[in-house]
Amino acid sequence: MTRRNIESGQDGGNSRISALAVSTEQIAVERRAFSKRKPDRPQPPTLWPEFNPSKSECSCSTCPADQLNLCAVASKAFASEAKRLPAQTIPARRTICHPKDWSEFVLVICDGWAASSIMLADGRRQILSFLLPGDLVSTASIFGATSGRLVEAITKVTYRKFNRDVFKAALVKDPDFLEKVSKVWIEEREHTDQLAADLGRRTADARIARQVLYLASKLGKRGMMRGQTLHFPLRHRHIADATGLTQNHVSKVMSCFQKAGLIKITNRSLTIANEAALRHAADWQ
Amino acid sequence: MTRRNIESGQDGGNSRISALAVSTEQIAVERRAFSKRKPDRPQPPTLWPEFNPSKSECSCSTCPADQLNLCAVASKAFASEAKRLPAQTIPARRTICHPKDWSEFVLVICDGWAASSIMLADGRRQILSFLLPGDLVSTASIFGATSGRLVEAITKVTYRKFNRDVFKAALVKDPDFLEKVSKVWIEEREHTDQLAADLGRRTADARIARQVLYLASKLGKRGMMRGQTLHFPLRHRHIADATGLTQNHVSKVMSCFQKAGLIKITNRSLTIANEAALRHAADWQ
DNA sequence: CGCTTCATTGATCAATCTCAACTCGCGTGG
DNA sequence: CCACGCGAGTTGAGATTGATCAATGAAGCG
Repeated sequence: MTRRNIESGQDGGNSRISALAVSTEQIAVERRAFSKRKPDRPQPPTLWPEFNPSKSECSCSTCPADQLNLCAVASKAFASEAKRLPAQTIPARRTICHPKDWSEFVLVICDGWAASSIMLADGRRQILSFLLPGDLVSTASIFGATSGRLVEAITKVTYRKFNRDVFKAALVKDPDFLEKVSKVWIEEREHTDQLAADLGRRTADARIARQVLYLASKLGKRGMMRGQTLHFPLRHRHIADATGLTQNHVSKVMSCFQKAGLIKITNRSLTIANEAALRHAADWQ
Repeated sequence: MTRRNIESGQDGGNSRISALAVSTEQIAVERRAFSKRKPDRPQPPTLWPEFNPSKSECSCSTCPADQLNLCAVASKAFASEAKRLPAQTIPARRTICHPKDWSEFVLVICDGWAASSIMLADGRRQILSFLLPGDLVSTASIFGATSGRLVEAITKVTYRKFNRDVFKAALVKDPDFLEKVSKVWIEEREHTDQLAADLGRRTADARIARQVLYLASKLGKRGMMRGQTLHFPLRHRHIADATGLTQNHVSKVMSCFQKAGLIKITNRSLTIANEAALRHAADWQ
């Protein structure tokens, strides 16, 4: 099949591609529609009121990512310059940053979930990471490069802006700050490496199980776990795009995981019910 | 099938895993065997004598990666310190750097091809990038972190060592150097991002075609292309590990590409015969 | 309240893997 | 000099994972 396509010079997988192109167009339409909406429309109540910013201006002292010290170190470095800008909030599903965006700001997530992804020309996409409070939206933006990634809010997202030039100057002036940023950078790279290994060499089940465990671990570091339970705003579509699978298959595997008692999902909340079995399915070292 | 495995708590794909475990063991055995051989056993003659170092100490002035300026900038930064260490050469198939290695050196490839990969516990592996002259062996090593990657020589490899602390100090002292290194870092990250998109969202044919185009482009920047022809020391195994496929499937796709006239492979040398068609197969933007 | 998106499920299909057998070239050791 | 073993590449048959397609109901959102 694919062989024939090459010889004939026609592209393969047309049905798949055109189907996905349609869905992209739908997304674009939807995004346009969104821009006409009231931007600060209230979110429905969730089980996790303490993680919803009570005000658009969130305070770093209550930031669950404070322990990561990025904001803290940045704030220290920025204190004398008074260049830290007020936090901003955007509703779910909005684009935070376009692949070709060049910005003079460095963005840090204060609250909410976002997805950082690569879009293919035909509308398929690969989510490279889910951004949580304390995460840099684009590490490349520190050096003024475009990230090449599309960053979209999954929930309502609050983020803080830092002036890029000041950020960069602080990097040169303050070795501690350089150290901290490089550590963030290395962690990000290690995650992308693991992702590549997952996508290239692991089964659908393992990829999904690992994604759940990645998230639990990341949330745990931010004190955003309640025992084995976490707020889980992801749609199957997000998991599919993060694991290189289809929505359908994600649904099948997830419901299988639930039936097998590995996880429990109710009302946007996920509980790891049998961690050992989940780690086993995840092929976790 | 996979469903059943989860419920029973047994791991799936046993046959695959054990098969690969065996092959890993063979590799290990082979490596041990290698360590008993004369380390500088002469390589068979190739079509590309100018890329074989005539001496173990290669000169940066003839380095095909000189244009990348990393070595040049590094050498400038290091000149006064006299901390640049002599180049070293190791034979093909040797390990250059272990995943957990912590080294006080930063390594730069001067000559030859290497593969930077992640090993899974069961022996499967994912190659994240092929390292060519001018490439840093591990960008993480600049900050003293372990890379988590296994780097192996594909051909005979010559590399240069820089003292890590001096390298790092130069980074803080010299903004140009920081700029250059950050650019390398961003390029590496962009490549890994693309790789993830390839592995997650593209067909086998596109992945292989893209790998060929990546390599051609990378070699082109180093002046290592002869028109549309490049020295191609990769085994099918390497391509399989880089594209998340099996050797068998790589063989099928590659011979199909050759029959379709997209590429020509003879005697460790690859020619892009129909670039337009190859780009098309690669789903290249 | 109506529309859209999301989730579920089953049937079928196809890309890719697995397994196996065979060839070829090379290096090694007898 | 030759036999042998090994790694690499090729090829085909069959198995399997995960995609595709389709239909339905539930939930989210305006």
